[in-house]
Amino acid sequence: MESKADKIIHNKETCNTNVTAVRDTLYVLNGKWKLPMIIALTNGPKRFNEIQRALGDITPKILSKELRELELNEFVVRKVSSTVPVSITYELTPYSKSLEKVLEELKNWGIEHRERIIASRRQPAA
Amino acid sequence: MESKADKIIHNKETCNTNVTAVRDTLYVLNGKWKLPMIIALTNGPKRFNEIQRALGDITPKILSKELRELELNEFVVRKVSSTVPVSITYELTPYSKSLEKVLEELKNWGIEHRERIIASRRQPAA
DNA sequence: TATACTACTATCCTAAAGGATAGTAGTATC
DNA sequence: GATACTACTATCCTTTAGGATAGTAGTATA
Repeated sequence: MESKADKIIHNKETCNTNVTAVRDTLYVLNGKWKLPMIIALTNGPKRFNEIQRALGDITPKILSKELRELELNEFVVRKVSSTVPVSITYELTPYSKSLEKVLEELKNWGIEHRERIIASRRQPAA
Repeated sequence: MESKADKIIHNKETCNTNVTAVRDTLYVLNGKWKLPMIIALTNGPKRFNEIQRALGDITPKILSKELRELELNEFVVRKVSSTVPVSITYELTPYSKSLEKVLEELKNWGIEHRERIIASRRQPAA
């Protein structure tokens, strides 16, 4: 019988599993630019310089590196169209859609946290 | 009439709001230790050295710094019990519960991502 | 031929995160 | 009095992230 054990949510193993899974997620989303880039590309495909302009102050070295990492994780594909001259666009993959719920929750929490901070400045705790 | 504009999810302003909110969240959860610490404390209050042991390889300097940051963000309270000698415990606040959905989604995505990677190693893409 | 655009790469540098190691002040135990 | 525990702090060092600046190779335009 494991009916009691089943209810113990936070044994050591579960914790380790949770920590690993959360770290895995943050590992692929980490850094200053990946999420902004993904959000920027939700408008549709963009070229290298367009992304650079959209993000404002990212340098080409960093942009190039981040794009490669997003490609490796299959969030983005690099498409070369054989026009003359070639034009290269980056676009989100269907897999990037799997991040929707994560992004939604991160966004919601961020909004509520900010509101809470502003509220607590107006009326500091006793 | 803004019925059409209402459906445009990804205009520039919305993107900026999303980016800011997501960044706010990652800002308070960032680093190698905060989420593992929060998960470790879901078992109940722990003392300094207990947390250190639970996390395995965190140094006291880092643990101290991270605890201070978690306190500042009101995820953790430091409780001093006036026994002799005093014992100091750290425990999660009710506010830390607001992270539940975020943690859940981060965890779920991490698990699925890992499964996907393992599956793609078994059967590499054509 | 000069200028300018595209999509980058190369080199160097700074700042922040994190870790190793040692030390401190207090209490308690042997 | 020596050792050991608690809850840390202090100092130094390494690693990583990210940025500044310049350059490259190709194409196109004036």
